[in-house]
Amino acid sequence: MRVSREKFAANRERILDAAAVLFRDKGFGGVGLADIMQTAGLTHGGFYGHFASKEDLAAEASRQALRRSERKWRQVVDGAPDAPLAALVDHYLSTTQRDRPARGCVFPALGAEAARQGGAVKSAFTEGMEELIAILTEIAPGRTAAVRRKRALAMFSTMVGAMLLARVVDRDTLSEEILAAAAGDVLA
Amino acid sequence: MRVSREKFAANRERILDAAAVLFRDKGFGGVGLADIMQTAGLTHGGFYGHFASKEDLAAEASRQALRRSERKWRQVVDGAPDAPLAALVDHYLSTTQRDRPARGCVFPALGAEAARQGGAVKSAFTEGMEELIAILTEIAPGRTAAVRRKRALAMFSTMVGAMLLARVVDRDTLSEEILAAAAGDVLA
DNA sequence: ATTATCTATAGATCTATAGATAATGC
DNA sequence: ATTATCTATAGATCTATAGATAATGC
Repeated sequence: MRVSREKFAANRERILDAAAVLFRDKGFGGVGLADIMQTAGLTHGGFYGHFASKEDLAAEASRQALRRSERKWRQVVDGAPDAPLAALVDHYLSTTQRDRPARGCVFPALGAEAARQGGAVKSAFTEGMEELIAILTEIAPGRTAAVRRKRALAMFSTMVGAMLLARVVDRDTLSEEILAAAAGDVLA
Repeated sequence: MRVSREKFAANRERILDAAAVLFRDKGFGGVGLADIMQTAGLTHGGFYGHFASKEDLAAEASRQALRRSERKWRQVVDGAPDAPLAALVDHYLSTTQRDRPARGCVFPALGAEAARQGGAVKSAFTEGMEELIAILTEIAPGRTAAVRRKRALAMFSTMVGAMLLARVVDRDTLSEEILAAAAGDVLA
């Protein structure tokens, strides 16, 4: 059944969105293409009209999620001109983010698995990370750009690690303790 | 072919060791039981004489890897009485660790996937983390135990996040920049 | 503990077709 | 407006793999 050019492009976006959500929720290996296509409102068979392989989709969906994160970060930073770093850290290290990985940052959710994927996925993560680091470098404390970038890399490491740990731990008080300690450390 | 009690126990250890290595290398979902059993020098079918399910193995192998990490940490810390924190951070945030995930810390390698597993796996990670945090709390700077623990949680977040990011990035200079920035930050 | 087997699932491929797009004709 | 062509999708199917179970043997 053929669909219009516009519908085709819209379908591709729906597949990407469904994949970006499901991958973050269950991991790249934890979801099947049939699941993703069904979530997108299509059938399994149509997949290969849009993407060459599951790994191809993984790379594109990662790019999509990273673009969204970057946009969100800019929005949060621009919304708090007097304390952009505090706003961003509070946003990132919140229990809301912790409890909704499907909508959150790909690094704590998929970073380890991405490191085991092929070049296209790793490249998407690398480029996406540089964009986020660029934003952090702008708002990090420090006199020189080099100092701020170094600080940005350390801060991002702390944020990603804290979110990962806050999610794996099975005791809520400990989980919140991690988020608070990390936020306090980054903003110190 | 029946084996002695000692051989049975030794086989179990071999399965655990193989699993601990392969899981960290390829993820829980990325390895099959047949692979693990073959690496342990046994056949697929024998698996269920030792463990109730793959998830059961995942929990036990995680505990095993965490015990090993704890022992290694104590060893590194005890080996540098004058600068235990620097020794531990240098050990953890090294390119050697980065390039050998199969032998390294389970948190950057399996944390995200562990967060999606059942209770036994999450519990293993939680208890293992508390042990590592206890060590870090001993050697963290700070006057009170509460301050040191908070510092320990933030430091561990930074270390875990940095290792994850250093592994996913596909440019070596950036990867080492991350490790250096994180180490500098933790030891500052 | 080995070997064989079962069952389910997943990525990928194939075929037919609905329906959009392009070419043709009035 | 008609006709021809093209193609995205549905649905079926293929092949490989994986977790799990059963039968066998020492």
